Amino acid sequence: MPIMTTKPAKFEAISDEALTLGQQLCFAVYSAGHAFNRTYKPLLDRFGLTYPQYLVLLALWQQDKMTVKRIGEDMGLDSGTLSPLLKRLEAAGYVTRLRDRDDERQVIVSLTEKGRNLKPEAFGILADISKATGCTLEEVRELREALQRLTQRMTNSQRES
Amino acid sequence: MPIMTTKPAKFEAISDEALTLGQQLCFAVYSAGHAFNRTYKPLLDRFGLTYPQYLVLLALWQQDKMTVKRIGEDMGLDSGTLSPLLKRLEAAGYVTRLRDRDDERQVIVSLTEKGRNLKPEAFGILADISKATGCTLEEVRELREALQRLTQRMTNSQRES
DNA sequence: CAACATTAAATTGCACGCAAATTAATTTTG
DNA sequence: CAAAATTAATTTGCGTGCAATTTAATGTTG
Repeated sequence: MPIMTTKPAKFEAISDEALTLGQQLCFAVYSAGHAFNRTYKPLLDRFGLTYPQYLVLLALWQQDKMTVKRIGEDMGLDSGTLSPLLKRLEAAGYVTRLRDRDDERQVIVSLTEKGRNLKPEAFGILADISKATGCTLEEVRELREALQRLTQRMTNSQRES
Repeated sequence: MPIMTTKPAKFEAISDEALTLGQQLCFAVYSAGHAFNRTYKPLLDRFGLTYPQYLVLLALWQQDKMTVKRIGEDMGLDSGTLSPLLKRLEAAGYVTRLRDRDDERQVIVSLTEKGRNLKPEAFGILADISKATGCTLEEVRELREALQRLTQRMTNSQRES
């Protein structure tokens, strides 16, 4: 008879418990991400924007005229994701994409008048989201910082291997 | 001259600050989700599994022989996402999909021997992920519960509107 | 019991997200 | 300075995720 079958039942139970969806931090993050997406969708639909497109605009409102690479660094996305997304943002009239005259490899993404004019609306969206999350400013800050630390540690351990 | 231009500069600054990517809880969740995906990928590649496929297996290890609808409720996904994903899990030999004899509308998803045999490996994956997150069990519990509350509140406010 | 409504999956169309390959421009270096 | 290496962006292919439609089976109701 194998030794493993003699281990206490409690150990079995704890191990199994650790493998449930409800116990997984990754699944909690996964679900919260979908919940944000679903909450943003109706708020962004009237602007013809998707949630990731809105995040790109947030980045551009903070710092206009960035290269695709720089936006990718800020958002943790590669050009394979950003190139088509930015084309759609351009087609929708929110940004322009122009090759850098000094380095034709780079594309400079700039807000249009329409893109800049959207920024004031974003405060209203932010208010709606805040209401939906039901978090205090302090709760938001703590949770956000904990997630940023988590992301940082995972990204670091990724780079190490 | 419009009244708005007379508001103190500090108010401008605070408002603008609130709209940066780094201040957004939604972006912290978005980034953490991507970080988890990137951390899981190399661990799951050798099993030919994607991260969402692995989450479905987690659900099935917890409760075998579920309908597509039930899996969707557990994971917050609809059949449009699950149907093709489950077909790929079946093609990979981890699950079977069989129509319920008592209600032919339903499809019962069951683990195969191969699917069940993968469960012990999952403890190793879990250990690798835990190491990458660098969180104590207590930190994981707190962060997970905070995210679950957040998701619950957003889902509720979604249903209300 | 037959028309109607409801339900469960599957399908279709579109937008990410990422890996890998490609293209074009710039930099390095022999 | 010309060949090689590097870099930035695009493109391609695949797997989600979701809305909307379709199909088939079950329930409901007049």
